[in-house]
Amino acid sequence: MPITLQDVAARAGVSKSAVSRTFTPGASVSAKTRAKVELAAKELGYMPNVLASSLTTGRTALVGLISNNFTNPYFLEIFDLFTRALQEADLRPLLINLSAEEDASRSLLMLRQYNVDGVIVASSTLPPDFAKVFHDAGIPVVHAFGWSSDTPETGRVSIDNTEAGHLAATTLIDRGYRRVGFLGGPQSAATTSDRLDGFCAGLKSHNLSPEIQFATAYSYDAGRVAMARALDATPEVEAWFCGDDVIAIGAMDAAVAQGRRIPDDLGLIGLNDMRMAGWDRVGLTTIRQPAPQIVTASVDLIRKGIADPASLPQKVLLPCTLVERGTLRART
Amino acid sequence: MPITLQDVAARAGVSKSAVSRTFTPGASVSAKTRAKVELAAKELGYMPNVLASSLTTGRTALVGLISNNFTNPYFLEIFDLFTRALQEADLRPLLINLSAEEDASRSLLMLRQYNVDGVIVASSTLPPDFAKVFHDAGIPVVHAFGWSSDTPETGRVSIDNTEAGHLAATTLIDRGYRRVGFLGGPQSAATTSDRLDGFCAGLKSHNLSPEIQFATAYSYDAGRVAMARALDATPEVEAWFCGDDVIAIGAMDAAVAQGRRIPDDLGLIGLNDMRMAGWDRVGLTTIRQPAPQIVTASVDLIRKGIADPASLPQKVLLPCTLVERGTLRART
DNA sequence: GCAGTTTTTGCAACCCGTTGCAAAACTCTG
DNA sequence: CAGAGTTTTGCAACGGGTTGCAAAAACTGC
Repeated sequence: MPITLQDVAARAGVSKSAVSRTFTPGASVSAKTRAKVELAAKELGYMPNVLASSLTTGRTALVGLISNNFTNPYFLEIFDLFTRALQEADLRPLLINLSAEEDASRSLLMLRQYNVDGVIVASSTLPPDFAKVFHDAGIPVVHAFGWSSDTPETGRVSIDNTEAGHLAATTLIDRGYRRVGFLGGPQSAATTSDRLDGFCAGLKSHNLSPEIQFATAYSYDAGRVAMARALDATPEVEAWFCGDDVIAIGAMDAAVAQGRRIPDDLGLIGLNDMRMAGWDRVGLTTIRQPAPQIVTASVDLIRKGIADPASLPQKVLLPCTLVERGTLRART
Repeated sequence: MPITLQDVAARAGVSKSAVSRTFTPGASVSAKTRAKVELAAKELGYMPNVLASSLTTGRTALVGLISNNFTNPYFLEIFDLFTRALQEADLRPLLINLSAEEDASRSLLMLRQYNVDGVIVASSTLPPDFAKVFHDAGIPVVHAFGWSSDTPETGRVSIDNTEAGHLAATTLIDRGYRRVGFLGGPQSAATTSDRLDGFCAGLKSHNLSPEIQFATAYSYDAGRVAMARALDATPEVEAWFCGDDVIAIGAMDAAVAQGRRIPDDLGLIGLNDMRMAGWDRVGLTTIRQPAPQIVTASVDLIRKGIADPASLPQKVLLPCTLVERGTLRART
């Protein structure tokens, strides 16, 4: 039923090769035959079959987009950016949801079966083995928004998390907070420990050190229970640096539920600056990740990695900035 | 480099066909050869190339997942459900973001080039032509969560929007509201007009009729500006039925910004029951769509459609329920 | 142990393109 | 206009599988 190369060739009165070449950028075809072919193709509504061509070219233009952050609204923004950037680069995202742990390996196998040209991992909480599987198969991998720990030689794009932690520390100190806490995301993520390191370093120069807590996931609920626990354990802490906005919002609600007023009784600063952080009823002071730039850089890296696998082991760190809203008290 | 059928056949001392058959469910292979092949395959780490086989079978197990709702946090939940359900059904989602209008046709063409087995449209605001393109190409299409208007013969799964509107109306009346409004999503969506119809019908039996406003998108901002406008235009309205939770939250903030207290001065009821609606600082009374069921039914329908295209023109309507929180005044 | 069935197997053609190679068709010179 | 150089073209093989068909092997029952 569908029109093939053959059909077009027959109609245009040329060989299959001629048709193939007209649709291959940079191939040698005379203007005359090209015109004939294009006419015939248009008349027939021909459209080359990417999958068939992938057999010989080894390229599918498919990119695996792996994540397990489906409870963090920030990631809808991320998916929005990624899908657009990939489309822009003529790559197609094959979305893999690794939230359900069990079928992880199955999904990864699957990606290999589809001959994806590359893989983008958009999550800081996925085990490094994932990246390894692809890396070993010669498929370029880019980690965006953080990675697990010492992942193998992949591309990596994120903010400078140490710096982000440092910025949080100086901001809190600047606001006169002295007893402060760190409420991180899942402990396994390298992002979390980098942020903590920077945070501690920033405090240390003032001879301070933070209370430390971790949420079990990047979600409202996880933030809420973690903060409830933290408020019981260390009620004297005056301000918390939360490793993620959605965790911060959960934390904020936990505090309010215990009768604390924000920012009067308790300060909070998040990280990401998801759109929701700017909603009236949230108004979260936070540290902004330049998501569009991170995404652009990631797609760039994956493109380069596809073109030349040797180019890949590369790291891009981008700066982050403070966004002031209403969850820290004013400078005194 | 990668292991092929050939390699396995050679190692197992059988023909290519034998190997192919071992990996084809329902093909005729003796237990003995199967064992030999499986052993060889395991030793070599063989994995069939789906793309190559798709050439002859015409099946790719790829499903286009089309949406343009990347500003509505509800859709992160939807994507979560869809990716999992599709993975469960051994189908792979090729995610298409149609937010940027310009490249719509390009993306659709692309999906056809990839020989997707089916297409799921998860949006109520996409023009019907989209579905038509695939339908004409013989690719099964399922609309989930609403459709544009009289789309061609596709599968359709959603709540009964008329009933939802009706439920909103009776709920508001039950709470003693008499001057009520409808703040719908984009006017073009059939879901919006169905909800409005049901809403009006419900009011009519009490001789009431609503003020009517539309937001330009399913987003916080759109809800906020629409409600700001509405409050100026018709300040006397006591309660609004919003066509979507995120619109409702935007609306709520607009009202609060004008000094209205909720629910004392103004009632609001949303639709969807996204997770966020249950957050402390939101606490939105809303009508729940059974998202998991809608997704399950959609995937089911697409599977049937793939197996037998004739089965498709089908409609599944699911019931919705009221979820009470804090944005409507108590029954008087 | 033999004829008749049923199951298993391999061959070869096919799916839809791409590409190396050599022949054919052009261009350009002198 | 012959000869050299350049471009364009078609042939045929190939990529990694699937599948119809006929031959081979394995069962049946007597």
